[in-house]
Amino acid sequence: MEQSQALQMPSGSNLFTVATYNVNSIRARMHIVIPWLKQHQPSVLCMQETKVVDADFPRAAFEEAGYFVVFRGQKSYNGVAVASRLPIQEVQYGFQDGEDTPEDQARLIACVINGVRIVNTYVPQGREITDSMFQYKLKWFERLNSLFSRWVSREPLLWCGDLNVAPEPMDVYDPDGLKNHVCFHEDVRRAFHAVKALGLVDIFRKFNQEPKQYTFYDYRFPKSVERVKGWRIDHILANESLAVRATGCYIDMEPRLAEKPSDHTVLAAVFDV
DNA sequence: ATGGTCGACTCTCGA
Repeated sequence: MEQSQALQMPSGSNLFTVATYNVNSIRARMHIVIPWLKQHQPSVLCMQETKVVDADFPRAAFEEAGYFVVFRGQKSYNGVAVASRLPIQEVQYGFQDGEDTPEDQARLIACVINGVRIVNTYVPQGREITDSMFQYKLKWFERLNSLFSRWVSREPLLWCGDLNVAPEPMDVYDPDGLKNHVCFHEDVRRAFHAVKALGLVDIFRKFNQEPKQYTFYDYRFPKSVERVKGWRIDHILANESLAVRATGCYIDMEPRLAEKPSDHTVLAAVFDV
């Protein structure tokens, strides 16, 4: 339904399509990513968990598919990348707040594409609520708050990525059983909502109010996709001035049907800019 | 059922 609306946009409108995908290793997912790009031709694809050092990132395959690409990764862990059909400007790795570690810089890329500031993040998962990594995660949302407070009212702004938080009870398969999970605990939800309250709109939820719309299904959970035991933890948020330009937002489950799928799938949004 | 499966890489960790 929404797909056909996108196709019925008045001629002359300029569509800007942005997708986000936690690839869980870019080298292990090229058989999915490159065909998906060639088929859908999004303006921008934000990727997380590339799990590769920069020297080994498969840049040429993106360029051969017609995309510029920027990336920052670490051996085995983390790593983010942005592919774009238009030139990528003002690239920033990490928060640039004087506190960046190599891990921070392999979890956040910000850039400007087509006049839109895009922040692609792989937010720390947090491990357990008693683990110091959970405090690191909460600190990350505070640093994101500082970063976005500089940009949210100045220019078209997008926040995309694996944010490792399910914002509302309807965004997890078992809100009661998962209340102490690091991606649903009240502390992380509050930290996320504080950033959102700066003036960011959850673009998927703007167009879709149905429950059981998930972007992540744990490999370890038996038959999780068939039984619809998932999480909505991958997100596209936009500031108000850009959100009013959104025409649709879709979870694309097709990448999960391929051989060796990621545990996440693709979330895509369309803007008439 | 306190499980389960991946990916990268040294055999164990992170998700």
